[in-house]
Amino acid sequence: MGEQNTAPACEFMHVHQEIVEKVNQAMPQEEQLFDLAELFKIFGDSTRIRILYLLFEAEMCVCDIAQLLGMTQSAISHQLQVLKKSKLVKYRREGKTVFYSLADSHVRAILDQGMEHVCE
Amino acid sequence: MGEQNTAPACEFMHVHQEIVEKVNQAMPQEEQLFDLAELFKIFGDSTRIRILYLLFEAEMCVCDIAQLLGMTQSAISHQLQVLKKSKLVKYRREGKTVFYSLADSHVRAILDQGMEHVCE
DNA sequence: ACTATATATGAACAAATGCTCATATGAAAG
DNA sequence: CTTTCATATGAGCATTTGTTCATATATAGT
Repeated sequence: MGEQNTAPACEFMHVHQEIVEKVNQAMPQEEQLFDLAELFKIFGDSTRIRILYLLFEAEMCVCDIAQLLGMTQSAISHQLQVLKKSKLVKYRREGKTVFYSLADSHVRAILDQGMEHVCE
Repeated sequence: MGEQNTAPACEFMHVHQEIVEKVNQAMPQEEQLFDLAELFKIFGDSTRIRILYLLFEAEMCVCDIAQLLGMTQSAISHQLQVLKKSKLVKYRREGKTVFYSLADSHVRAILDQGMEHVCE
């Protein structure tokens, strides 16, 4: 759509028109691509990944997570907000304590897929 | 191990010792967690994701990718180096042209898993 | 009301990131 | 050997990111 395409093309496209059409059909919507990148960005930090691995085992309060990971309460709380915003964790208040737990069944599957690549 | 754990712990751990042991057992090695985060960082950018979706359909040269995505040759080349370093794409030289293609069968599975979450 | 405890949050800052621009490299053709 | 075309790459820059520090909010106990 946009006319700001300033890509300095080579003489001719190497890919055939047929491929171009297949690509245009297979390429997801702009918004989906953006959301997908946002999702993977969340997983692209080892602190957040470690939090998720903790929550695989049990729901936990902010303080326990901080202690188990050897990080400050503030750092963990900030990251939990990030995870909350992206709907990967949910929370439950009990008095002064807030317990966090996994909100999405895909989390495990996504991390496992990534691990398969890392461990090969 | 490290003694720089300055986490201001709450009065007592809420999680039971049993859970702590399960966590210590289930938590992957430090290095694996780092590599996993590095991997997801790669997927955490919509330009790279779009490149990968293109390569699902066919191998392509840098210029074709730039043109199809409406971006500069330089930007695409930089991102291809990133993808190459993390072993997600491979390349094949043919004269002046360099054709890139997917190097890893997990790429599709990882993106599909993410899409499942995004599209729910 | 006052205090203590658990968590949340805003500002600040260093580090990482993605693009642009200019230029270098590599290969084919003249 | 010089030119041309496709690609690679380094420097620079604006933006984003993850943490720290200080402080605010929320809840329970006295």
